[in-house]
Amino acid sequence: MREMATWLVKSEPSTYSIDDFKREKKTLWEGVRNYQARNYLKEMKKGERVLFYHSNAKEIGIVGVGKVFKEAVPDPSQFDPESDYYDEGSSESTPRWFCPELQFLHKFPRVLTRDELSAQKPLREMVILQKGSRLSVTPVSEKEYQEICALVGWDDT
DNA sequence: GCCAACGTTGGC
DNA sequence: GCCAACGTTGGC
Repeated sequence: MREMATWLVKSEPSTYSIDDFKREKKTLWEGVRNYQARNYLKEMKKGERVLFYHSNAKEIGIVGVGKVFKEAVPDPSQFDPESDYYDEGSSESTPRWFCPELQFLHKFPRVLTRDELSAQKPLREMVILQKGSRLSVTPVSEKEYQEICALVGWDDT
């Protein structure tokens, strides 16, 4: 068994924000329609940490943290013709898209902005910070996670 | 609003 | 299987 992983999920706050997450406590991470991101979603294990990132926002950056509450199941929105995420090429017998359920843990007291993150040497390799990175789900290394916790004063115990 | 980067589609 | 065209993402 591999070690506990840490992940980062990206969301536009106009679609789903950290405040929505905080209010709902738990959320099914539906609507990811990219194969690499899908594979990461399927790798997520219960209890693993998930950093929450706001993209396309006034303040772009990491805004909080949650954890994997339930491992990935077939994404129900792919079967719903009314949904924006409907995929007519998928079927219940051979689902194409999967989503875990995430649980809210903590909203950071401030946004760890992209500029601030980019200025940190230990975060130089962070996937989300790479130019042109569009993946909405990415792995975060232990070193990166520790650095982020230290930056924002989040005591992960 | 612009546009570079990227993923997907579809003709061949 | 290649690759041009197209649509989308997301930082600026």
